[in-house]
Amino acid sequence: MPNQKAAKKDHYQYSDLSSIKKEGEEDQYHFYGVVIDASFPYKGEKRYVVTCKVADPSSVAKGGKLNTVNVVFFSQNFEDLPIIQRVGDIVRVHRARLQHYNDAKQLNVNMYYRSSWCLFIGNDKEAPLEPKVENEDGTNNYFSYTPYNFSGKSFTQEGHETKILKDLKKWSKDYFSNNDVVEQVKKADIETAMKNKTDFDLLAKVTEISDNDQYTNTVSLNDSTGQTWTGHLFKRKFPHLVKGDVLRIKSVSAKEDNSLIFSSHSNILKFFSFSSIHKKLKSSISSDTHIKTCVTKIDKAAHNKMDITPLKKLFFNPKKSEKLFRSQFSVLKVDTKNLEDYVGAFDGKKWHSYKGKKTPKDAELRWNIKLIVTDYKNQQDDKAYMIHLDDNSFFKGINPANWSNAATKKKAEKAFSVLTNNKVNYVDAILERDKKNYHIRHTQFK
DNA sequence: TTTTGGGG
Repeated sequence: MPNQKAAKKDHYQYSDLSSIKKEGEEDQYHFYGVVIDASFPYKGEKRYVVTCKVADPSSVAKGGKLNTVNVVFFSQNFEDLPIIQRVGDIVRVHRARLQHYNDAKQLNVNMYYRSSWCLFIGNDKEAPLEPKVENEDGTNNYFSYTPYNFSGKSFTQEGHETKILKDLKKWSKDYFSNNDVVEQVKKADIETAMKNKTDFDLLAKVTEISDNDQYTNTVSLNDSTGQTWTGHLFKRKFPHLVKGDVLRIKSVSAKEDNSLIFSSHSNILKFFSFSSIHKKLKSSISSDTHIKTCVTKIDKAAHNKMDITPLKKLFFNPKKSEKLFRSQFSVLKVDTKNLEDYVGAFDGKKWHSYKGKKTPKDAELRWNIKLIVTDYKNQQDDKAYMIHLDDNSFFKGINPANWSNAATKKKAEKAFSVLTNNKVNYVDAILERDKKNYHIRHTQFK
C-alpha cells in the first residue's frame, strides 16, 4: 500500500497492517485501517481507553478470512479518544507501537505521548457521523479526503494519502459487499452470557424509539436470533439511531426482562449500506414491534391446542357454554411495591381480608393479584382489561405464604418485572371464567 | 512526556 517513492520524500510512510512485525521501543508505525469493530471510550484505572479492530487489504488471509489487528488507544482524558460508531469508517494513526497481547497483534496508540489519529468516512456517498469540522460551504465530496474527526487541534496530510484513501475505500467496498465481516450472533451464546451475567453482542434492528426526557430515550429492538430487547440510552452518547436502523451492539448485558444494560465501554455501530451484513439484517429481521417473547407455559398439551380468544370477545361476548379460554396478553401493570398486598387468604369459597398479620382458620395464603392487560394477539384492540392471578402454581418456586421472606420478595419482584415488561414480553394463558371475572389457570410462569 | 489495559 505505501507509495515507496512518495514515502522517501514525505515524512510519513504508512505500513500495511500485515507488514507490522517488529516489536520494540524505537519502532513506531503509521497506518491506515478500515474499522471492523470499536468500543466507546471508557475509563480504566488510570487511563481512558478505546479498543478497536482494523483491517486492510493485507489482512485478507489465503482463504479470504480477515485477520484483523487490535488497536488500543490510551489517553489521560476522554476528549482525546476517537468515538467510532460505524463499521467501515477509516482510521489513520501516527506513531503506534506494536505489542502482542494473548498472541494477538496489538497496536497501541498513546495519546499522552506522541500518537495521533484521524477518522475518515468509509463511503463517499454517506455523511460523516458527528464531524468535528463542518462542511460550511457545502463543497462536493468535502469529506472524501478530509478527516471528519482528528485528535489535537489540527492534522497533517500529504499528497500521496489521497491515493491510499481511495484504494482503501475501493477495497473495503468490495470486501464488505461480499463478506459479512462481522460475526453472526448465536442464540446459545446470549443465553450463556445471560446466565453468567456477562457481556454479549447483538445484531439488531430498531423497531421503535420513544423519548423519555431531554437526555434519554427508550429503544426497542428485534435481534437476529428472534428475540426482542429494550434499551435506555443517552441521546448524546448514541445520537444517530433511527427507527429501521440495523446495528451491531457491542458488549452489553441484560436483565431477565430483556432490558439491556449498557456499560461505559458498550457501543452501538452502524454499517454502510453496501455491506452484505447490512442488507442481510435489513431484510431478515422483522420490523414488527409486536413480536414479543412469551413468558409463560401452558401446562396441558390439550390446552395448548385451544384457539386464542380475543379479550374483547371474552369480556363483551363470551361463549356461555365454555368455562376455559385461552388468551394472549401483555401486562401493563402490577404494582410490586408491597408484596403483602398481593397475598390474600382464601378458604375455598371466599377471600378474607388479610394484611399479613394473621391467617384466618382453614384459609390458604394465595396470590391475589389483579393484572391490567392489553390484548397481544389482537393488537387493534387497545383497551385495558383486568385478569386475576390467584393460582399459587403460576410462579413456580415462589410461595406467597413466605411473602415476608427476603429471598422470596426478591424472586417475586424479579418475576413481576419480567411480567410487566410489556414492550418485549407477553403472556399466553388459560383463563377460567367465574361470572364476569377471569382467572389464570393451568399456566406457569417460565 | 509511557508500560496503561487489552472482551474492559
